[in-house]
Amino acid sequence: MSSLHADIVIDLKSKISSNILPEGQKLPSERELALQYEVSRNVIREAISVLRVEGLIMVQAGKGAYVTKPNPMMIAETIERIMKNYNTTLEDLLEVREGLEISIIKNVIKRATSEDSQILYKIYRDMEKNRTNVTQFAKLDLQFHTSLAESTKNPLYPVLLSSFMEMTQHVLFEFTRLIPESMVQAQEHHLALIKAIEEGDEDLAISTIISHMQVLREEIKVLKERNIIG
Amino acid sequence: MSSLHADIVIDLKSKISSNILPEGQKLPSERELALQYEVSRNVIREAISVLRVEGLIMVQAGKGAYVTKPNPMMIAETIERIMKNYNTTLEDLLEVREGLEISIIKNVIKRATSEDSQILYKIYRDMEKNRTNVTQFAKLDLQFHTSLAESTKNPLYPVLLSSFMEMTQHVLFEFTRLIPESMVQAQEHHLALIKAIEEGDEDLAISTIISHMQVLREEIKVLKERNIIG
DNA sequence: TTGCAGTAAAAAGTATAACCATATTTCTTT
DNA sequence: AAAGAAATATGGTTATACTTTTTACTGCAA
Repeated sequence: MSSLHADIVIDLKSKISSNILPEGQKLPSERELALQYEVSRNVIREAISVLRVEGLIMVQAGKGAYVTKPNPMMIAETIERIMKNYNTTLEDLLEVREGLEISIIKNVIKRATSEDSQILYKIYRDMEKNRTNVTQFAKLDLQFHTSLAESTKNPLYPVLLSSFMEMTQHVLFEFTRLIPESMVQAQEHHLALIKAIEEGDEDLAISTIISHMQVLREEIKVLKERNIIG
Repeated sequence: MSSLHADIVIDLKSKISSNILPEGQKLPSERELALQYEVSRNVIREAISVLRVEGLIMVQAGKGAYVTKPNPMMIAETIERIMKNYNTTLEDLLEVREGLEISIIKNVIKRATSEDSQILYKIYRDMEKNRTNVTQFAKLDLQFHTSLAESTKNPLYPVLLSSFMEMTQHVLFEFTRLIPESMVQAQEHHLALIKAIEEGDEDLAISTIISHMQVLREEIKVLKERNIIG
């Protein structure tokens, strides 16, 4: 026994995934949909509410509802919700990220092109220029690792990695603000990574990323000791 | 400018995570909540609708809404939604799973106890008994890998791995139904894995899991060639 | 006392209608 | 032609009534 709004959600989803309602397309108004499906506007509103939470549509008051690409960050939100109920620590999260990064590096070495290297070098240089701007530095760090993930040519890696990083971005931010010198070591790691990848030296690249994660682990420890993060 | 139901969602979420509304607790009725928050029932319904989609509560018509643990499978659903929009293939998914499995094995070898081994052996034996029941075999395979993930003592691993496996379960199921002999090799891998872990032989365990994934990769290829899966 | 049927109460699900706030469009005025 | 004002469309909210499902109670019969 399914409810009316659930049926409508299913129908709209199928219309979205079959491109009858392509990305960017405006949905009919709530009143219009109510007529089409022969239900009350209430039911339509609940269906739209569900689709919005799932990130499939975006609603603007006074304008309408539009089909959107679901944002990768929804994964981070979902994982965070679940983590709360499974006694998960930041260290657990970082452990999984480390595995992910290693897996990424292996595949980057298999598939990266010289253009990928150029992109990484560019981000590296941008970070050099931003050693005084903590916010910008953290942002570029996310970009660096995401670009690395993109070099695998497996679209799942950037999606997952950015989600994981999102959950620990405040650590990087707080620590860099506390000890700006930490940026130097991070940059050394980044440069070593690019070079190791260019040379196809998997072992070196992996040991570098492990060191990089180890630093983050210590940063978490320090911030916890000083009660800056929970 | 936030809407009313969004505010209520935030408030209810905080009450859930702070255990003012513990798991299993029945929420006040919609009318009751409408009175408490001084809004209409519609607004409450939309808020409840959101919480339900996020897996924080469960609603039963005629009974009420109850606080529930968010189910790990929500991650699979979220990832699946996003995959659809990023041209992700089953092979991409499997590649990420392989990295996850390797990461799991490394940590299992660090932390597994003899009880963990016993559990794995038990599932292995159950699978031996179920060589004729494809459904049961697939179910136990999921259990085996999830138990392996649990042996890491990092709660994130079983959550993520079961999500990933969930998305490829139909592959295992269809292929085993097509070629039941494939169960023999899978079991060989499982046994080899347990033994390698017991002996702390990381390299052997990892190469075994890679072979295990390689088989799955070939199964996907065959099923795609025969148009059994997309 | 036990067991069952019927009924009433409670709660979620659905339907209408009306009103508000905002964004877009159209039309008038300059 | 540009600026401004009015009309229109849309989502957000409120209120009320009716429906369906579940649960609890009550009273009768074995």
